[in-house]
Amino acid sequence: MSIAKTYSPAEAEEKWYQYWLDKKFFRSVPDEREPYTIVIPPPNVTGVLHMGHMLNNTIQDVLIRRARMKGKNACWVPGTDHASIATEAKVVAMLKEQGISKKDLTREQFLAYAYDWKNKYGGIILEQLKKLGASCDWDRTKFTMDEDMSEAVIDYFVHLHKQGLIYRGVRMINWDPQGKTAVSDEEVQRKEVNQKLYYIKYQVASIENQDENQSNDSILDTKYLTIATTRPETIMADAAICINPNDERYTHLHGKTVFIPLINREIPVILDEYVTMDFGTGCLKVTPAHDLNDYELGQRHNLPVIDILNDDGSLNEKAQILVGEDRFAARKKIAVMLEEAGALVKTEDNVSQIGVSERTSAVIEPKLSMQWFCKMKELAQPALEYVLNGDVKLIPEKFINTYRHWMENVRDWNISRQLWWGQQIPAYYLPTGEYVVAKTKELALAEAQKLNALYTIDDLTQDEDVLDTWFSSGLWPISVFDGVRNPDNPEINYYYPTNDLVTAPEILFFWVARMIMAGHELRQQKPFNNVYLTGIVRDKLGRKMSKSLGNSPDPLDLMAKYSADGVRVGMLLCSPAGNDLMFDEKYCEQGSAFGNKIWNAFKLVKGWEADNSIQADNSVAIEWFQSRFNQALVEIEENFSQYRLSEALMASYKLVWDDFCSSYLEMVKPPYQTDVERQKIDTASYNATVSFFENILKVLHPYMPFLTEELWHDEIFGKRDELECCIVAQLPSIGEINTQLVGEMDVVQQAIAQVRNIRNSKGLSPKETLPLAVKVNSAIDYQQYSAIIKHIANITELGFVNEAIAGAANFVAGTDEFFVTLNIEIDVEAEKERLEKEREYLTGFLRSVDAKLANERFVSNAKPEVVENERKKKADAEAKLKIVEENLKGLAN
RNA sequence: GGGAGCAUAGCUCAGCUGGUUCAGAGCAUCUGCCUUACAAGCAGAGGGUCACAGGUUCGAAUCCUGUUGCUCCCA
Repeated sequence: MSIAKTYSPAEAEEKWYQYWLDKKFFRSVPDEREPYTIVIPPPNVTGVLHMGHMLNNTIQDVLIRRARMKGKNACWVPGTDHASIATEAKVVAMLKEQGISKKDLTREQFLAYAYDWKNKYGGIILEQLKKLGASCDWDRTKFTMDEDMSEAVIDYFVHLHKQGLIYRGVRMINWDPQGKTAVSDEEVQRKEVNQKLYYIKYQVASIENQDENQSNDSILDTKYLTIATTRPETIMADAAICINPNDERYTHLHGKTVFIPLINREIPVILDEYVTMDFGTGCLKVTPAHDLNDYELGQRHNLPVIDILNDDGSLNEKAQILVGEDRFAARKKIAVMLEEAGALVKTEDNVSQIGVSERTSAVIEPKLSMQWFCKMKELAQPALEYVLNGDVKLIPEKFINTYRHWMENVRDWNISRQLWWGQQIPAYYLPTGEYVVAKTKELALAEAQKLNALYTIDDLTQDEDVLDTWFSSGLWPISVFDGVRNPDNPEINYYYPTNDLVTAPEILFFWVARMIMAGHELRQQKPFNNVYLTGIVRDKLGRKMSKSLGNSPDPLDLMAKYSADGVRVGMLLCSPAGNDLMFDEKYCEQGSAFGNKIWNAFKLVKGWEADNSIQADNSVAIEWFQSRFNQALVEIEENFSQYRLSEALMASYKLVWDDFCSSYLEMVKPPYQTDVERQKIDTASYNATVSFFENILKVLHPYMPFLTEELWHDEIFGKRDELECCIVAQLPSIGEINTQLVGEMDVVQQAIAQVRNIRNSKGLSPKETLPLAVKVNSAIDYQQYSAIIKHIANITELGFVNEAIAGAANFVAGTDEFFVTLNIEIDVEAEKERLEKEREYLTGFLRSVDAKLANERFVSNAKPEVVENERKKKADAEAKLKIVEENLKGLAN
């Protein structure tokens, strides 16, 4: 079997993914092995793969593949969430296109359309993940609205309600007029916007006969008071004007009433220290229905709540004017009307913060509404403990503070959504207005009959609302193993708590915190040991990748261009743990170049044929690489234990490219032989090389699963059983490291580089052989390395001398002196200059070391090994200096 | 306004409890090479006052204080 000149990733990816699926390598069932579990952060069922997913899932796949190769029972559970607001909006839009209005449908009809939609378009993202190579156990794929998953959600609701942790009440909530639903505090994003501040004057009712000449726009006009507001369209909902009792400008207003312009409704002037005297005019319009602070103010002063807005954000008849107009259109129109009425004093530019719905981007409307809430204090307390005491580790640790702050200041969670797509709240209302909470209508009836035995099922009306999607995803690590409905089943007992969760920091509160709460509440157990928080994928200008900016490459295009392996490597190369990553396609290019390098290295080895008759001793090279390999394994292991995936990858990259390809293969590579189909090499070298290659494939597999699997099955590794795949191979264990050899080889490689450098600077071809002599000052036995040096540096002979060779080009490696006799004249002046520079550096270096050693406080305070090190540095520098000076002397003659 | 974090080579980042190899890696750049695995490559080289200013220390990229600039979270 020969190997193609270039690798065809698309073909291999298709082939091996299917093979892994067919052989059930991703499948996990509980057994006697130690489990290693990851639950996927379920992407939105309507979603398509973006760069954030690529990063996130590459990391998960690397972790899960590594665990599999370490003999763990690796289980990665995939799935999607139902994203109630986003999905419902999509379905509503689709229906609209078909001329169907949601309000003409029953709940059941709507859900039928929604499920059709989901079955047709939902879960595309999971198919896309397969292209990336994600080794999820697809048999376990879950959707948060699956029947069993929904049942778990209802169970959890009933449980929390029973515990008194869920209650119903009227609160000021965040209303999304576009999604026509409430959203939680966490789903409101603050944004700074430039708005106008409108100064509007209200006529004071009981002060009359003012001097007409008095300036109209003075805020101290006693006939009027002037308020400043960014929301003039809400004046019709005003319940009072509030001033600070200490504000001396307005003492004349105490106890007065004023008229709202345009509608002339009379409202009182109230006093409260809440009002900031130096913002605006110091007069605050109080609109309890449309502002949280105003609502609280209104509560203190027993003000009426006048809600002038419809659910879609348009004005209702209570507004009296502009009825039916959208709030923003109304704002523009009312400004004109106020102006015409002479009530608009002025407008000013003003930067203020507004809340925007994370789901629909609509400006959030504070709205007073009856909703279901989850008490957070009780749930947050233990959930905070898990993180503070290190039971659940956040990586990087800096997020602990953020987490703590949120958990300590959390407010009750509004869990009702005025939607149909989701789990309907299991609360049933009775004709009396009372309600019962139960898992099913039948159970609810039983509850109801405890209140009044005469109730029938027709007396029960279920709450219309559904639960927040996060309420169901909070159960994810438990419910995917059916641990809510069956808390003692073998699966949950085996897989839970899961090991690692990989997710974005922005989701820390929405999701991570709620999973910890649910885990504690239902199982008194954490849901996972470690939470690895990835950064945000940004473009190279540092902008967050987003659809609207159009700065995000399509992941599928990237994979088509650079191969899935290339993109995986590219993602990891630029992803420092926990920091944002500045993505650049260049990294994927580097990833695919790496794949190419491996392919070509393989081609080289593939072209060899073991031959017993060949005499070659590569034992030094072999032992050296074995040691380097083990060193790299140690490094990789350390990096992984700290979730430094990027560095673990780089260590592997350098091991393969620099140590294996550039050094080892060049050392053992047989000289080119003509007239043979395959290059003959001694059996020992061949076997060692093949075995190294196999180990390298294992090490690389988690990052580059496809390429490694493809090569793994080549015949040079012998016949493979059909289940003997790289994906389930066991990672090599760390063996012995000959540090002396590695250290010496380092000096040898320096010497080789110097010889090449001499060739380069003298314009000599690498093909031209050169003689090299060494004056050994160290303990290195160069005889041992002479074959390697000769081979790689293209040296005719390695000689040993006791004296410097006059007129030869020279250099120092370690503390040993090397001489290359050239047939060309060397530039004495340039050489002198180089040596002078070297001498200068060494003298300076020596001076600083001497100064240190001469300092008594250093010698007495520093650790002995540090002092010893300084002495060694001194000795080394002195030795080098001596060589340089001798060379200089030689040149002078 | 409150809190957190960051600032090291042109770019992206390492640099752990101060002390060898403390100023590093990858990419990019420059020079020379189509050298029988690889030009998606090979061989070499250059490049940084570790944001700024103080302090602690025998010794600071590393610890402390302040300044500046950026990012994120919360209100």
